[in-house]
Amino acid sequence: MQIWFNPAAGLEAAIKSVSALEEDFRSDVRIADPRFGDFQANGILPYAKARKANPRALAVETLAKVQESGTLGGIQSEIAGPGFINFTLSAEYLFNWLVNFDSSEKLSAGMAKEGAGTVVVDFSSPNTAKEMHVGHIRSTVIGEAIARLLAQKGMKVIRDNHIGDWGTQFGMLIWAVKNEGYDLDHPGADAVQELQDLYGRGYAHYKSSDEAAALIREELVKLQDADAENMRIWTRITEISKQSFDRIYGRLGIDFDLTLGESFYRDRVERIYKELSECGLAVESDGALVVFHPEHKRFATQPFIVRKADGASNYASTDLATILYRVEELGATEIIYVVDSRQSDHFEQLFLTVEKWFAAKGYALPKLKHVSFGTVLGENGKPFKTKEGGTVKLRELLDEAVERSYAMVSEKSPDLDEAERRSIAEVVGLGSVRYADLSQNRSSDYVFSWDKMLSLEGNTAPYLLYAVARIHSIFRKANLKPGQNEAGASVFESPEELVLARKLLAFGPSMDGVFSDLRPHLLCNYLYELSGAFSSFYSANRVMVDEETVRARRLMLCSRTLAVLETGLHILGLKTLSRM
RNA sequence: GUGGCGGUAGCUCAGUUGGAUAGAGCAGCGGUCUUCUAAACCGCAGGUCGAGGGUUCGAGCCCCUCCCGCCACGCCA
Repeated sequence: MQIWFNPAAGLEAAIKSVSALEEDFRSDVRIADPRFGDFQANGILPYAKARKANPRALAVETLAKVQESGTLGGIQSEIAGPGFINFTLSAEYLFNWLVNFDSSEKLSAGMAKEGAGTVVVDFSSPNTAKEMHVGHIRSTVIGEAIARLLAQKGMKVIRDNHIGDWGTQFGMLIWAVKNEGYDLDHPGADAVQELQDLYGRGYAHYKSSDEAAALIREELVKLQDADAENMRIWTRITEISKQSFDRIYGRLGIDFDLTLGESFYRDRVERIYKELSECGLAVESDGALVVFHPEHKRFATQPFIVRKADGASNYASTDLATILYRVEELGATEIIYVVDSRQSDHFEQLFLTVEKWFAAKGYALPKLKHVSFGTVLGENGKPFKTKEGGTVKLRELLDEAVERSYAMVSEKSPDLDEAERRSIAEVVGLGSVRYADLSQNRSSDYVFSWDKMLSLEGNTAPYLLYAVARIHSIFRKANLKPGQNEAGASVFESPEELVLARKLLAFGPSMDGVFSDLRPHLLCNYLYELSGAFSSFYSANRVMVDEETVRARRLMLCSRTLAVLETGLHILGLKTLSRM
């Protein structure tokens, strides 16, 4: 009996290798409706259609060859309907799969792809001198999950936080710091808020008169000319901001390999202007240097401005310089931008420009991908704000999630001591915020709801974490470690055992979709279904029964469910609990 | 105006390159704790998949037309 980690992929390969069909034939094996079996191959139908052949006959012929090849040990197969091939795994097959894949390491090995190369994941990207707010949550959470996914896939991953640490706002900020004699070496407890307020007053002054505006522009010019005092102020502002970011990243368990902000590229944009002009891509237009794409419906006339009319760079120029740096210095073969969908025009123009520019120069073109996502909305369907209409700070949002979780833990498990309830609340609260974001298709806007994300019902972090905690609890009560006392296990019998085992085997096929489109919500869907299968099993089948063979097989199911749930949740960036 | 994303149960959303009788959760109704965590489980009910055409053995998914919502479109990022 051949046991495939991913039975869908295994069956597909098995069919392909024996069929005498043309090269373009794909058997298209996927998870089937349980009514028909575990997996179904649908590929015969479109193949036969294209050739006006009889699909049913072709299916019969193909299946006969697969059966003869002897790879279907433990797998029952049959033709159904117009030419579907259905496969049903025997309980023995399911059992052997669980025996084989008995640890997170083996699951990871099973998932590993041929994924080679170096990928830079560009995510989070807050601005200095500003609080991180709810608008950063999606990029941060989705970006980290994608970074983990790619690492799982076997790629070298570089997490790069491209912070907004350069630009016109520093003129106002520096002016305000000087004007108020603000002591950057001894900032208050809420330093970033103070910087944000200073910026506000600088901005007000900038708007107040032409003389004021001129004065502020002068501070900016001095900064750009590396004036010592202004550089010192700017450097301190950056340090203070980074400390504040790091508190949040630390809490979320996110560790950037690089934090190279826009300022890092300020001396690297000249080369961009030069090369883009040389290869005829960039042209002067209304005093600015811009790139048009004549073959494109809109970008033929909608310019990509790489240098402003006043000679200053902008995010197009720094983004171009950043790509060059990542390719030349970091060896990136792929760059992924986890940025909200409102910037999709920018990235489309950026990528088009890079393709032409790199082709002209003979540079190695990396794969460029914009992983976009929608806006976080409040329950009124408008962008998420505080009751007063202000921006929701990320720090406060995380605090509230943890507080709410603490209240729930205290209500549900009052017997646990306070320290443990606090640490449980941290995991549940942060996990809930992350999971709520990840479990939704990233391309659409998402409605932020405290009640929904912290609910124990439905597709939520607490529901999944609860399943994990219950499994841990079984082992704790039995004084066993996961994986122990499985010897002599008998083959699965009860409907709940079989449903759970089948769901465990669906891990590999589910992950394929997650990898191919970088869509974490598919992993969430899978983990939710797995938790549901476990909860049903748990309710209907007592694990610690007297009969040893039954107990052993149920312990095995618990251990494997735990391994898959924890592996999956960790890929998503969630921590798990042994008690809650 | 051009383009992007969306419109699926009362609400929030899934629906894997066209597959078999469109699925969850919440809300509603009804059951289940002397037994490993009831933060759970089981059941019932709920649909002209925005509208209309088309393609074919088969369409929520592909093509065309139209309606509605959000977003982006020259010097912010």
